[in-house]
Amino acid sequence: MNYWLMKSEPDAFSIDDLMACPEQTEPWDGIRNYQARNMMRDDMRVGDRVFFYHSSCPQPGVVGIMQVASEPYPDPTQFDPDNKYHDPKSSPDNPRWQLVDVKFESKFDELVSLKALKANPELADMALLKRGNRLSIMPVSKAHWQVICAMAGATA
DNA sequence: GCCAACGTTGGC
DNA sequence: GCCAACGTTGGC
Repeated sequence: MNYWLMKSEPDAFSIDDLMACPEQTEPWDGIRNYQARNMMRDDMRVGDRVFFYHSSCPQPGVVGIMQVASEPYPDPTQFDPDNKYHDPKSSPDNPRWQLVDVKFESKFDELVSLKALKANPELADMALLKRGNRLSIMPVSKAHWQVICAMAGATA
């Protein structure tokens, strides 16, 4: 089992939106970065656990936990000309972008803020905190996973 | 709104 | 294959 972190701007899609979804499951669409795609396509397994991270907002940080809920499959938004994630260079015969579904697991009582993450020496080498990191999906080590769960007062 | 960092594009 | 220009991300 692997651990991950996935970012979303809460204005677009927040953990509360995920909780409100039917079955609390949602396709994680709109990823248009090859590294992030490759991780969803090649490395994620159903049941993997994922930190939900709110980015580009007043309080960036980890807000809860979800799980990978499907095998990878083509992101349908890439084929829809009216969708903001439409990719004219992709086609159903040769899809460029893949996604997985995610499923809500838990929401932290209080978010673990980016500031708190940066202040914890045990997380110093975490990819999320590396200078200039812009990846929206990244792996999390088991050790870091447990540290962050402890910071949230949640069971790892 | 600013700016640093970084990915992508496209001409050559 | 190089590299300048451009667009996007994301914290502040």
